[in-house]
Amino acid sequence: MSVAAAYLTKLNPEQRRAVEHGAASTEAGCGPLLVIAGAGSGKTNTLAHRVAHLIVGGADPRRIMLLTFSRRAAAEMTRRVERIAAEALGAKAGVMTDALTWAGTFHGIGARILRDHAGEIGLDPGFTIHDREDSADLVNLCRHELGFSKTETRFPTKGTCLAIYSRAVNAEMALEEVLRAAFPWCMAWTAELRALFAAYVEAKQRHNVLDYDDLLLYWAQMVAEPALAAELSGRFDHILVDEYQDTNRLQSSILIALKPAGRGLTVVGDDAQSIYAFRAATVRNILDFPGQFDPPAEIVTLDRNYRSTQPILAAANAVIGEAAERFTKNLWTERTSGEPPGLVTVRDEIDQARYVADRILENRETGTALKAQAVLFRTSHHSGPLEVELVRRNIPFVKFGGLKFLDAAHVKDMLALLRFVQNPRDRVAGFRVLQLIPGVGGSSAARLIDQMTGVRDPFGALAEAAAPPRSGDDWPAFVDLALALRSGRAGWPAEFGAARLWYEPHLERMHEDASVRRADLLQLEQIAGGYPSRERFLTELTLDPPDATSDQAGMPLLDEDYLILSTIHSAKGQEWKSVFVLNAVDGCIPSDLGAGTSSEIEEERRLLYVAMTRAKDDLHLMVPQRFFTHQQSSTGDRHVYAQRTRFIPPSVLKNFQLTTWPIAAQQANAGRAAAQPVKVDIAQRMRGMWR
DNA sequence: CGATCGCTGATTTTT
DNA sequence: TCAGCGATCG
Repeated sequence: MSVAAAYLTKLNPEQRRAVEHGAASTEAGCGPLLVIAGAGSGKTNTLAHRVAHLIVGGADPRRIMLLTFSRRAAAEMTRRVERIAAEALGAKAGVMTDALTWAGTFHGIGARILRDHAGEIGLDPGFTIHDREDSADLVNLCRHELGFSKTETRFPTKGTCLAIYSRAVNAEMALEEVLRAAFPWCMAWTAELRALFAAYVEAKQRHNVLDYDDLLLYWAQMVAEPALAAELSGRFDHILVDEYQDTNRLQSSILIALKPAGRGLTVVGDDAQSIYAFRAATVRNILDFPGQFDPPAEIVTLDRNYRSTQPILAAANAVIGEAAERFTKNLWTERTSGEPPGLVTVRDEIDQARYVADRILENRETGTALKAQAVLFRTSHHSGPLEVELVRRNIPFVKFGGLKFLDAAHVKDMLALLRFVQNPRDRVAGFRVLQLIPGVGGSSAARLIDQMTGVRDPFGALAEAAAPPRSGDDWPAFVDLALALRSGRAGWPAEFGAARLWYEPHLERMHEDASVRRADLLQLEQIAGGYPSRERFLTELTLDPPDATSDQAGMPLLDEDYLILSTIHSAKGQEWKSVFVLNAVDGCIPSDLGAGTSSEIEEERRLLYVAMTRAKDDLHLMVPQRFFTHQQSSTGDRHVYAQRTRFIPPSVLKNFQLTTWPIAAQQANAGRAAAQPVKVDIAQRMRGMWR
């Protein structure tokens, strides 16, 4: 193994232990492994080295399953594996790592496996996948049919119903238990909810659709069958899971069913960075992992941080040190120089935006590219005033998280059309598409879909169906389009163009801002060109929607320099030289919505920890003192005062450099505010006139 | 069928 | 406060 020594010597002893654990080439020689990897400890690098090491040692890359949190993470991992393997294998490496085809998210891999094995589990392989909103629509339909929408006391909304259902599935908990633990105000509706969920499941099956949860649930049910589990398990020698702290019970059940003895199983994670409990992720997965096997899994802990300076790390450690319970040790580093992170008090969100923009430009002057800087925030709309300021100053940026491209009505229309053609039983899609035709409303759409249901040739039935009255020429045009797309004759992605040409007149008719929306559709067409087929396009777009939006239509700036704006959730696993965290105040972090139970508070604390540990050299937490409020205008107050986040109590404060900005204005204002709360800030209004 | 009016209720993070 | 839903009317 002398040829491998080169890449192994770059690792520290713990990393190397994780990489070399078990006999490389065979599953049999390789017991379960848990890697506890703190923030910035080289986790991704270590996992990539382990995969590369397995391949160099003779493991078949087609028999390695690599489960990551996002497809972006999967792509990054594959890239790194390739680079490392190239050192050891030379030209052969590209061929080897191209074969690393089973890298993706749990949901993405699940979709592939279910389609491959559809026949064996009684599933129509033409199934389409509902996103969150489609699922909620279907729940709503069932809720309506059961008469729950017109109850005396208020029945939970579609979103709440779906959240309850989803949690029961993902946490593998009984309905009563879920309601008691997380939705106590819905307990009176237990029986009705059970009936609703039964109807929802039946509807999904009739429509040949799966929701996100089904991708895991069907997979789990499939491997609960010993014969199928053995078959599937036999296809993989190694299964490696990243970000294991953010997996749920259902996901761990799948893993255990695939590898009951833990042979060939590696999981990596950090309980201090668990931030997806709202999605039923549980830190118990990582804590209970070793003891599930006999002999127990080997544990390797990576606590040396290579990312941040010591002062930044000290502050982050102090913040997480206040946690009610935690399991991993403090991080340490040899990067001992550097300034303490700044805790910057500003007057309001406007000043916050100006301060951040100033610093970012300053950093760029001194050689830090915009791309090496990021602004992080708890919820998507927190960046609103900053976005205005960035546009004003011509600072390009790309925003991750929050608003989804897919949520736009016109994008959903196009996808619904393609989904309807792919799967005529998809009633939610069909209903939406048919109503795009002028003269077709809910009742005509329902009648047409009924006529397509339960027949051998649904699109034949559509062609035969009587044209809806008042639909005119639009009806035959639609039928022609549907039949043409269904035939697949034009091929992919040409048929996307045909669909778009059909849709454009309707777009013009329905929307004032048709030209902006048309640009979106052209962008979508570009994206469509990147997939080999309609089915793959629909599946992958639903499971991993493009999550970035920028100040300009599309993302034309890939070669240029741009600033990163991101929710903290979307920033997971990333790092920047300079990081700004907006709104480090109570009500934002922790969010006042999520501030109910103590476990929710603890998750918000970890969220701040995750945000802080993204920074390499430079970290600023922003504390705006006032927030303008749109509410209660009748009472006369135009703003509310905010307090520094409770996660930085006085004892933690010494780890920060405290400043106020701008200095003079701040002092003047502080005196005034103390004397008498400001009712209307005239100066603010004056400035506002010029913005 | 489709537009309009009025009410209600929710409001974050994401695969 | 505001958006989305449902009911009603033309």
